[in-house]
Amino acid sequence: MPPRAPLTTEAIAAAALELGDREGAEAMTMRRIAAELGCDPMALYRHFPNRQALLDAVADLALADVPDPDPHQAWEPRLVTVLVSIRSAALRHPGIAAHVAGRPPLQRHGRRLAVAIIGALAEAGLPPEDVVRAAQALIAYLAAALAMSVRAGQPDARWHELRAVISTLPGTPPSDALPVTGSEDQFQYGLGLLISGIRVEAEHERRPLASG
Amino acid sequence: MPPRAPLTTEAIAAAALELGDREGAEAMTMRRIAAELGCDPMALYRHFPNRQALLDAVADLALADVPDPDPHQAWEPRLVTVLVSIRSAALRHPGIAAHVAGRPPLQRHGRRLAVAIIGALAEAGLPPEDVVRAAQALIAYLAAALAMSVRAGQPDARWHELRAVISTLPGTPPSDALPVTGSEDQFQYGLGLLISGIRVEAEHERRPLASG
DNA sequence: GTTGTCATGTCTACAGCGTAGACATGGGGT
DNA sequence: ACCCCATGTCTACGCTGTAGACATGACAAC
Repeated sequence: MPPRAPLTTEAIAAAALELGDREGAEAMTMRRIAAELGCDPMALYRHFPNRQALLDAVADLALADVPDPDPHQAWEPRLVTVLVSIRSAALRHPGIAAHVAGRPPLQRHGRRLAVAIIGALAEAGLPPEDVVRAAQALIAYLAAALAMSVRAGQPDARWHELRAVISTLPGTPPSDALPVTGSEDQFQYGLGLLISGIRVEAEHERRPLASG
Repeated sequence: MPPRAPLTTEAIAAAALELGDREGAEAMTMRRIAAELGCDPMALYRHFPNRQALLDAVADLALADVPDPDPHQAWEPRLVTVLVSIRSAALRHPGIAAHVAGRPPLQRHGRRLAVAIIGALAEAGLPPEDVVRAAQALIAYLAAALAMSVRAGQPDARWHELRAVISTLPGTPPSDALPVTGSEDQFQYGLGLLISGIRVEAEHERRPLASG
């Protein structure tokens, strides 16, 4: 008795994504995914070389509904839009968010969004090699902030201890008054620092003789 | 026949660290660590509640030889020194680096270094809540950059594909000419962006009335 | 119609994992 | 002499990813 649909890569990824959303990241084992689809675990290996590849596909799928940013926007709000959207999309699928964070999915959608980021940086006026550096810095920051957000809600969270550490220092308010680890506010602050740094860098680049 | 030494937490962590350095992260299983020490796997559970806790101890141990920065330095070079040193120390122990990246070790040494970072940010002139935000941004960036560096050398690296994506865009040099993913140069560039952003932020803070 | 090829799904099995729970042992306090 | 408790050992359970052999059914060539 074969499963109803003939088991495509997309159907597998979708089922795994739904399972991960519903029961958490650690539920996405080959056996549980197969059970979800009503097929044998080994059937999955006809469509993916291994589990890692399957999760890559799931991660990319999670980014499917992040739209390309409006190209008429200035580069700064465009960067903010893309990165915030990616973060939101990943957090909408907590099961796979950690995987997105640890291993940037550069298939269809990941690639598309990477291109958008790079385009914005190029438009900011950075030279190509700095575009690469800045893009990797942004993606690294996004990945880690995502990891922070995912784990902040979990019992094994270490990140929130950072707040506790901070509040023990002289002159700081109690932990309750500090910004929440992994919050959107927190994310945007760090993103703002990076973009501000990029702006400074781009200005230096644009007037290399005038200023110095 | 008990093992020679009576098996302390430090000895276990040291043995696990050495094993990880020698044979990679995935070699640090409870069974292999126990074999390294010549004891039963279950003996480890007399000293750590679970594997996660053991790895936390290993990660903290890996940071043991990062010195506190010179407090007479200005805050900017001090931040650079601390973060670059942490990155170097973690990379010196590739077995545990990924764990350091994914879960900031806030035991003895991790805590000490977090305090150093926070102190530098406070000295920069940020208000307490922004010190928290900036510290978390820096640590997030460090964690992700570390993860990038660790994986850049591995066959499953996705990060280096980013360069390939970039080089397909019009107007960019070929991939070979771009900065290396996970390199120290790459790390310091992103760190520079963040610090530059922090400086801008601190200046705004310092002259809230003068500059409008 | 027959045959061979190929993609797809199934079955069994293996080596490895983290760790629960019962048991052994030996030293220290009463 | 007694008990207790910390430490280490042993066995066993349920779980994992996946290798390799086998079944089945579609389709092309003759």
